[in-house]
Amino acid sequence: MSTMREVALLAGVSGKTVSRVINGDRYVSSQVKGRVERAVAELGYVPNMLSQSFRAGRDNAVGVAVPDIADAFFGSVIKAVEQHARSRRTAVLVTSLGDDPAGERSAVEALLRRQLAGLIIAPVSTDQSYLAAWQGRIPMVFIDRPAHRIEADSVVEDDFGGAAIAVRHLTNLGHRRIAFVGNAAAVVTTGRRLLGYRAALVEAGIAADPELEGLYLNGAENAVPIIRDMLTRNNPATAVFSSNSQSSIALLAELHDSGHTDLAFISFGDFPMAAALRPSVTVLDQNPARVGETAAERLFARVDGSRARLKRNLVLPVPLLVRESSEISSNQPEPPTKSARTPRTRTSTRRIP
Amino acid sequence: MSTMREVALLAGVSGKTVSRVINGDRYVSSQVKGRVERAVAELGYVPNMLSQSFRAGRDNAVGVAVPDIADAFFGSVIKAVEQHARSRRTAVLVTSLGDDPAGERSAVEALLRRQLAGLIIAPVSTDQSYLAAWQGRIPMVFIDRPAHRIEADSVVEDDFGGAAIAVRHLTNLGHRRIAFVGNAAAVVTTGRRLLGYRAALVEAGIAADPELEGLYLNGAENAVPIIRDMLTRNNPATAVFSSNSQSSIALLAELHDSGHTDLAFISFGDFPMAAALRPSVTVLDQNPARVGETAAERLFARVDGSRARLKRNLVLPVPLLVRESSEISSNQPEPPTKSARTPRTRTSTRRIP
DNA sequence: GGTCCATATGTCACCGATGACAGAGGGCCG
DNA sequence: CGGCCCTCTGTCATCGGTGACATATGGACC
Repeated sequence: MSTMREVALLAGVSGKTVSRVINGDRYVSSQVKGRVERAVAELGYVPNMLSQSFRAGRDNAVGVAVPDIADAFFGSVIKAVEQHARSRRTAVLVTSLGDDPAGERSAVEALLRRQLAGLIIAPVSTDQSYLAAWQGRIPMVFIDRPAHRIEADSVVEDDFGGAAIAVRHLTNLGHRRIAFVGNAAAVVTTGRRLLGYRAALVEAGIAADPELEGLYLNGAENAVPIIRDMLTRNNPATAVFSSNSQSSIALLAELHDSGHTDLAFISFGDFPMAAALRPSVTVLDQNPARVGETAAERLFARVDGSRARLKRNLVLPVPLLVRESSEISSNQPEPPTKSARTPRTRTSTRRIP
Repeated sequence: MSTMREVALLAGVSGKTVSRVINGDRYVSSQVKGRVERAVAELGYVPNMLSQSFRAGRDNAVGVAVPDIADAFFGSVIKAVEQHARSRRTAVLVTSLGDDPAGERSAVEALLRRQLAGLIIAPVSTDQSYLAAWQGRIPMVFIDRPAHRIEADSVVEDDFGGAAIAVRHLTNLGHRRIAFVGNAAAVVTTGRRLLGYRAALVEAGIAADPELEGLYLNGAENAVPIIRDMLTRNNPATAVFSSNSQSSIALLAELHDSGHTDLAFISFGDFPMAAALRPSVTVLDQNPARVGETAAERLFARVDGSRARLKRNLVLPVPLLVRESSEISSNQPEPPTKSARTPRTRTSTRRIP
């Protein structure tokens, strides 16, 4: 591939002049400009971004590190970040952290070595102190989960508040046996949601029952035995609060399979078929695109050296989309056939708040 | 952040020697090695990958360009590629192409300028001739859709064969009014699936009916009016073949909402709730992770300069996962209540082939 | 006519790591 | 003992583009 100097040679000018033409410098005669442009076209010259970045000392790219790229939530986050980045001619590097806290550091440092302009990270470990050394040099924004053991910008959803709204909604309908199912690995978010769940129970004067708090490890398929167990006990749950959409999908498959559509159900996080299931599923509407946009905005503000005093930690509200699955009261469980047989009016959704 | 020369100064050696230590060169006395390592630790020195890449003339990174990062299919592809790449200490740059063919070129060229080691692309336009100039310099693998107007490696699913299997399955059950619904924008894949659909009809001695071929534009939500229209006509469809999972999700939401669960249904592409719906949804099991792995393997083989004569175009089979939704025969439509009321045995799935 | 400034182009060094090559010291072998 | 190879370290140039600075030309203005 051709270099700037080759173009210069062909156009009979210096390399610097070619550089000027490429970068639209004012002080180039139209004659020379024409010659250079012809040479560029003839050689199919394309500037080498690597050398530009090298000279500049920084790569015009941002890193995005998330637990799982294929997860719908993070996929949407990445998409939003990428769109914002593109408008700034900034590239996006992605990396999966997996669920192993031990792998986080090396994966993230592999990104940082590249002299990125910024980093967006949804951490999986509970210690990001290793990032302290990089903080002065490259802006970072934490998403979904805040930073641990360092101070950093973050954009998270209102896990506690959202969970509380959902559970409150259930207690208002008379439910007193409400199960919590969540992933023990995603400690931070699950933990905060669990606290919100408990708080709403306390509010309603209900004693928390450890037997109703189901935490599973690894894949969401492991939520299934938990719910089976909970339903075969005496004094079973009448409502389920699922802490993430992965587990919701697994749980609902099981519940539908076993004919347990009489259970009230709320999912933290929307998912594709939520509105199409019978009964349609009430969800807390996490808005991953909003998370991504917000994080990108904040990140680029920092990249641009905005000295504005920015609020460090943004908490996005998580509205409850009330569909059918939560409207099942505890007293008179709707017979499963009813909702399925009646071709109801189109699914209606109430939004709270 | 410190440079190699600073480390060298502190350790009292030349920069080159530091380089040797960093890269594990054999010919360094253990004494010097110790001094350098101490200096590295003291300064927290981290090699500047930008200058390494610049010097090497190539960035140890691959680009992945897909229509939509947030799409579950491409999300899984990216994840698979990223995992493969990570084992080679290679970074992954992602970019969304959207559905606008006009934007493809600039988005892809923005990646290529970065002296990537390789490119994986699911194109949205029907002319990739602009890539010809890059082909000699950087290996490329096309996924999901083959390259147009240039010769390049590709990894695609068996669109034609898969569609034919699905439709054959329906005709075997007696269906003669089978609708096709697909996205007109994803011309290539949809087109091949449409051909497979037609071929299977011909095979069964059924004349293709243009009124049953529903192509929508843009978002999958636009598939909904099409199906509504098809079902309100006289001589309506008794079965639906949905050409992608996005449209399947939209269509099933509509069908369930309007009580049309008596329609036979097959989706090209699995999706999270497919097995949980009643009736559970028969799908053609595209395997995005496999696509990603295969593409990554091929790409890195090329990156490593493998001169092995590799088959240019890989076609991955797409098995049919027969669940319930396709088993509805055309003659005696199962009453919608039955499947919903009976708490059946756990969902069984047959796999073809 | 001299000063000043805008225009237009070139020269050179530099970003940080590393390949090519040089050279010093020491051991081994014929 | 001379030649040779192995070990160890250093010097220098280089990758490609660009910032700092120099230079040259031609009005405009006093």
